[in-house]
Amino acid sequence: MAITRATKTERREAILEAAGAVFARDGYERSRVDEIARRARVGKGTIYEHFGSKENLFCSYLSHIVQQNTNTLTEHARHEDDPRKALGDLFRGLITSLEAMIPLIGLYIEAWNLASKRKELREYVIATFRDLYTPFADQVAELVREGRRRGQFAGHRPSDVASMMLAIVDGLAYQALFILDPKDLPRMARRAERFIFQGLEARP
Amino acid sequence: MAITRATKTERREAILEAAGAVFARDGYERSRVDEIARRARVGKGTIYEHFGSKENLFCSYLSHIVQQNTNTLTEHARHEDDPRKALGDLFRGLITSLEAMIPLIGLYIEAWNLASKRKELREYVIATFRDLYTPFADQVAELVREGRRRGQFAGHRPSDVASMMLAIVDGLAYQALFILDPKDLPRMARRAERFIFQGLEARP
Amino acid sequence: MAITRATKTERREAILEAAGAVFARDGYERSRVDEIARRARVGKGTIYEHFGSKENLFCSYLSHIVQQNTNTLTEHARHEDDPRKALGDLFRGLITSLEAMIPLIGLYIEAWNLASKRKELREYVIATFRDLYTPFADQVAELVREGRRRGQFAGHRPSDVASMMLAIVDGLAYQALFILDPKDLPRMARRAERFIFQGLEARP
Amino acid sequence: MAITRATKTERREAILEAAGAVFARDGYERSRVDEIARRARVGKGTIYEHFGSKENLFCSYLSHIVQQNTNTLTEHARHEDDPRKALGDLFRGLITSLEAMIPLIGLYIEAWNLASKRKELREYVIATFRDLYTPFADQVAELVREGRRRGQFAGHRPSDVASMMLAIVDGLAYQALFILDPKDLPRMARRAERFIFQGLEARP
DNA sequence: CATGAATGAGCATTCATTCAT
DNA sequence: TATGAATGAATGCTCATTCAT
Repeated sequence: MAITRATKTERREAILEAAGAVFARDGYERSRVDEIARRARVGKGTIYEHFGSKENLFCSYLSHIVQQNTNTLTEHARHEDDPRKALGDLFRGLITSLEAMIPLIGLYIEAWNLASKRKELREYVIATFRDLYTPFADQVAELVREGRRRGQFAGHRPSDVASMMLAIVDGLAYQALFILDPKDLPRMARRAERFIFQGLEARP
Repeated sequence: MAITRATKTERREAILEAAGAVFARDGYERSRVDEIARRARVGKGTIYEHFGSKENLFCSYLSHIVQQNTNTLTEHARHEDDPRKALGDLFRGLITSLEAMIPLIGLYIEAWNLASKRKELREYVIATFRDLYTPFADQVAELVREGRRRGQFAGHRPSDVASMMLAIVDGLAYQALFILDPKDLPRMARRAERFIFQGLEARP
Repeated sequence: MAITRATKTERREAILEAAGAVFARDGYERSRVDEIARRARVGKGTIYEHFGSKENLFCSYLSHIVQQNTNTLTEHARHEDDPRKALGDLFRGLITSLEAMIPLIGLYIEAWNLASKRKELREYVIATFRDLYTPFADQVAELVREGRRRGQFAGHRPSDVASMMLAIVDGLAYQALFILDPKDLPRMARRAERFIFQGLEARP
Repeated sequence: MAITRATKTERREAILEAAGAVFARDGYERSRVDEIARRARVGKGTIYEHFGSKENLFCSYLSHIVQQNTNTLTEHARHEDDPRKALGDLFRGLITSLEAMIPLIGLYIEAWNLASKRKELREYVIATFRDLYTPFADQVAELVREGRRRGQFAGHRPSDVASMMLAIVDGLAYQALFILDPKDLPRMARRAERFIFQGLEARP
């Protein structure tokens, strides 16, 4: 029984993992349920047993990676007391996970495309993204507020700082997808960090 | 004859316009050649006469908008002598065209997905993007260099500044797609501009 | 053990009953083994344990209802001595059970369709129908023969009378399925009975 | 152009004919669109071009045969002045077309099964059947009325006579499907005719 | 040249059946 | 013996592409 339950979860995981590989490589539309099944070493029916439809599998996968991402994003700043340093850690953490995020950028967009066609998905996808963004934005806002209290940062609206940080990281990820040479990424990241903090410390 | 040739060009334009509307709304995969033909008020065969395949139509459409975009991007700074102000105009121009760019973000990603499946498209899409990015980056670099000469800007690598500006704009467009309230966009844009210039003017 | 065996029979009955409800409502092809199992409150595997296949379950169900039908049909005339009256009872009994027969009409046809695709079922289905028809026809024939002996009926071939009676009842059931208003059924039945006996009593 | 239009109609006809053969042999559910296409010597897509769905093809086919049947049923009595004889012709015509009707019996039932699952089909199928039945019933009713005026028939309700005639024919068709030896059909038909007219001429 | 009916490869999904527990 | 998760063959339908007119 215990074995069965473990196997069931394992199967679910295997499917999600295979789905992730295929979705990330081919995009939602070009991905084939057949191939996901083959990669997960399960029958095609098993996918439908667990997820009901390709669309639903995609959504489950989205939630899955969003959860992973969220955990990754917010844990970087956990162990630092100085807000300046904590924010730096957070940003560098963001940059570190950037490489892993690159293929996801396309998936988020695909999710959005899909959502705009199917009303019933719209709410779900929006909520998922908000779940990804909000904890990160909250954490940044808290650090900025603390930094201002300590006189480290000038008076920028904390939510704007969060937006800007994320915009820069997303923008770099987007550039990395197309034109940026991967080996230039670390330098760009350091430069971006300096940009951010110069902006933060200057009077707005 | 002259009329026929004009008609031919007009037909091509009509198809590209229809393709743009449909591709931008539905994405490449979900778009139907049938619908593009209907919108362009031509027969389906005519599209194949002009473009050979759906894929090729998409590429032609990409080149088309990239050309339009390039023109738009670079003309904003044309009439200003002061590099500081010219760069400001350029950035605000970028932001102004941001709303129009939002649906294209997804298309660029789709183009990239497509390119990663079809080797023969890869070079083409990369070149197209480079064509979009390079003139803009060159212009920014030139302005930064001129600004440094005049002592307005600190010593940032000009190409990095271009990257950063584009990253911020792309990142905001990306956020606008998902989470940013459209009415917050102008404020974010002003904030972004200040960030950029504070960074530019500070010692790197 | 005794309990187990009773349970086994009970399970069989429960499955047949559930199968009957689903087959009668949806037809053979549209019926799902899953739903039959759920209705019978047994696992899907149990159905295969007991009946081996969906097809076989259907056949078993057919035999089941044919047996029930046969009993119903022939018992109506049991307790009447006068052949004229006995035949009337029989016919009215037929009509009474007509409402219950209506959904079965479709199933008989489905059975026939099935039989024409699978050679190995053909004999079985034919035999089953013969088993349904023959006892009834025999009983009618016997009553007609007795009636002629007593001078009540003119010289129709007894088997033809049985055919005609069944044809009328089947035909009415068929009409009831599609076009006949159910509330017209009793009047039609009385009319049919008079038709039958006028025919029976007239010289052929 | 004229040729094209002819070809288009011909294709439609070919598909309907093939559909008829397959539906009549296998029933709706077991019929494969693939096979219908192969038989009609058209591509599968052509069927969807013309009929939109398998379900719709089935409905179109139903209308088609109902129309044919209607024409067949009512034309038998056209050229006879004496109501008694006209009714006889009509009945014999019915019997003559009975052999052709036998496979259709199953299809009507399938149509009904289908209709009871899909609300949007229900009205359509009911209307179709009414269209088949009504002209025939009207004609019989008219002949019965005329016959009563001439004193040939006793006072049966004309619509009941139509019901009874059709019930007998349907019932025989149904029996022919399962148990009646086809070579007994003509004798049964003559017997049925005599039954009908004895009933008609007798006081109800 | 333009057209749009015809095509059929390709795909998501279903469901009878199996078999490990 | 009973179960129900896993399976994959089978099927309806789509849509890019072709080609006769």
